[in-house]
Amino acid sequence: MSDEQKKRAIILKTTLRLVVEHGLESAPMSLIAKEAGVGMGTIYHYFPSKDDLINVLYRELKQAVHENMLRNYDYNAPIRERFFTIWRNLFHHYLKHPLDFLFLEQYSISPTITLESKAFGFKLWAEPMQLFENAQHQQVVKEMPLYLLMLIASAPLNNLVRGHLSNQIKLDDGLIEVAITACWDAIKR
Amino acid sequence: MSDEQKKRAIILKTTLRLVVEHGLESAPMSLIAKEAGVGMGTIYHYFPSKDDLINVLYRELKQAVHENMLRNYDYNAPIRERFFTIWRNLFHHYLKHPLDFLFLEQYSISPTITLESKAFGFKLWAEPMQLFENAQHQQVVKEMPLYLLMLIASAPLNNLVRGHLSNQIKLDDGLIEVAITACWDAIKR
Amino acid sequence: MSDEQKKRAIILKTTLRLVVEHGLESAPMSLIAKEAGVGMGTIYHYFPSKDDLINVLYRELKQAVHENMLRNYDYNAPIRERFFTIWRNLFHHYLKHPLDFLFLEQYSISPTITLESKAFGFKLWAEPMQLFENAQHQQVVKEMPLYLLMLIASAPLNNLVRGHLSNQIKLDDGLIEVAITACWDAIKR
Amino acid sequence: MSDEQKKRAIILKTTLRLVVEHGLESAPMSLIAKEAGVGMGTIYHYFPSKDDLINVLYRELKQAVHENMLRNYDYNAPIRERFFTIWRNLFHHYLKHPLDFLFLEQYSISPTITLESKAFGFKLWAEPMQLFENAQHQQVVKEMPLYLLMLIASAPLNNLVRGHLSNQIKLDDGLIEVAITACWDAIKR
DNA sequence: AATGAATGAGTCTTCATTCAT
DNA sequence: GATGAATGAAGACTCATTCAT
Repeated sequence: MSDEQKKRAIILKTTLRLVVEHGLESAPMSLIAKEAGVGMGTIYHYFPSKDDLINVLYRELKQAVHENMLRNYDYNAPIRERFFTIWRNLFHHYLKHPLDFLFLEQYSISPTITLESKAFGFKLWAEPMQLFENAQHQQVVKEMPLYLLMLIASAPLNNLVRGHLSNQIKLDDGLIEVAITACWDAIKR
Repeated sequence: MSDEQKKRAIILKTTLRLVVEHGLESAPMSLIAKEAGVGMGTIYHYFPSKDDLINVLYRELKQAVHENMLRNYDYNAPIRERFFTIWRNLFHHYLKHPLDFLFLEQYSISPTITLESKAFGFKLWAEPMQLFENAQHQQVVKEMPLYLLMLIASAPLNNLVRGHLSNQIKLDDGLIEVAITACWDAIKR
Repeated sequence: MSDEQKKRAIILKTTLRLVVEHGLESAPMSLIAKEAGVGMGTIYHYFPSKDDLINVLYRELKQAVHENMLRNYDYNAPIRERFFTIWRNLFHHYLKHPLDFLFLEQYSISPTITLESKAFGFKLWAEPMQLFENAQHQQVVKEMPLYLLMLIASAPLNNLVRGHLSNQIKLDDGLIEVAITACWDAIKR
Repeated sequence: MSDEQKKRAIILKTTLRLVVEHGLESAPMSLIAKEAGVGMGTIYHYFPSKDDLINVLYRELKQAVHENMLRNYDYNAPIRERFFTIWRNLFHHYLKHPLDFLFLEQYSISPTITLESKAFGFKLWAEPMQLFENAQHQQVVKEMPLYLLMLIASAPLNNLVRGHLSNQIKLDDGLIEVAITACWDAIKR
């Protein structure tokens, strides 16, 4: 990684940490610069504005989720197994990157995130949607609008990770399997 | 309702609308005052600070959810029926009060909402938790930590309402029943 | 004292306390009203404005000093004795009414106190000035402008009372005599 | 002096002038900025808050007094001469820097000035106190608590400078000597 | 390319004063 | 006469962004 890329990366990383720690409005550019060890102008060299910085961060984190969700994904495996693989990957990714999760949780709704970024983030669900479509075609899951299916099946994921990070529950591999089973039971026919 | 209560109410209502429309940081007190048709100082007569205003709003909206979730609730009805009643009430309440839902969605995580307010909001789940405890005792639902159960069963609710309000899906009474059934299937034994 | 006079008096007394405790700008009319046990409008019934209230207070406290400084004053006594009498009275008055002293100390310079009020306060020194004039005429004190004489002789008074109230020194009747002697020695021929 | 130091200095100088002219509460940061020819944010770059700005100013002015009071001070000169030297220096310093004097006069009492700053300002009197201690030891001055001695001897100084600046008297070198003599006579044995 | 001092519009908040009851 | 809710102008302070070095 070149020096420039390193600097860009450390700015994004610092932004992530500070925004999660203090909130978007309490993470001034001056603080980000100081904590990242660069001058304020340097940030503006890589990112035209704070809004842009936040949106780039959002998209990179979404991209990372995207790249991890299909780890060990076998397109020929049975539907139920493919479902479990994706969901397991998501759980693990979020638990491994709590800051990413908290940032995405909190700012997915924010007006700071542009519609374009939101649309980008939505592409995340392309493969699962495909999976659900197959599943419905094969009458493995309930008959209902595809979106409904996806929203129902994915909902517990965020809720549980949040519960884990706020210490309401303690997720381990066993409970994760229990949880995914519940997700599956919610939609399976 | 006295004049004073009316003014307090209109301030809260205006705040709700503006904060949901523009976000917390883009809803200045001056704008709230103008839109509420009062002087800025008047807001400070009823609420010591913006943070307090937001927290009071949060608690009042949570309180309204609380009061509606147990409508037609029969403590002697079968567990599954009681579950459906609460979930149905919640769906209807949120769909009827979209601003309430969006505000609670967005600011439940925010650092502006104090731990005290969050704890207050959490009392919302006392009765469902009781219900789940009974259900588990009677082996009607899966064996897992109570919190996990609750987080799983409640997750789709928020997700679906959000999907509905963002026009990804169109919830009607039929789909609501389908959704609640999915929630139930997720946890039922 | 009539009810109205009592109310007026309690407003002044409360103002004195709060202004000394918190400072002029941190003693809002609303607080004065609350602590005085009256409505805010009531204050405005007795005093047209906050500035006026402060000026009236200033003049009443000055007036009280004036009335006390000549206690036991014998116009026929020797000059030195008359000097001691006045100075002793002043010391005792200020030590007995520390709030009065602190208020006069702090706000004599303030732009809030009008020139008119300051002029009123200055009349306090009419009799001592007369005394000094006599003293000079009889060559009891040094030859210098009258004002200079007065400023020199009166200066230690405020300084010592302030030192006493801030616990730098502990004035008692003995030290007060020592102090007045010093004042006298400063100007005596 | 670097550009940055110059800016800091002009802010302090402008603050001094405006605060003395209008009073602390009538010298808004916006006015200080405008008169200093800088942006408001610039002030906050050098001073974290208005209170801090005022305290720094206080300490710098006190420091300047400190540095001037011992000009031509000969530690081996007779006590009386040393006393005259310090007092003369103080008179001249204050008359030369009337704004400094008025600021210190007015805000030494103010709650805005922190105890720390007041303590700093008090160090000003270390050398005179030493002098008085010697003087007392050599029985040159009256027997009384040291603080009392100092408060008595220093009191006319402020009073006279104030009188001069408000045109009640007109101090010249001759009257200054007369005044210092009076101060000395007040405490000499 | 990198820096960070400088900017000033935009926030929250306070408080003297008014006036309907 | 008494009240205190209502007002809004004014103040301290923040922070995204620019630009001279």
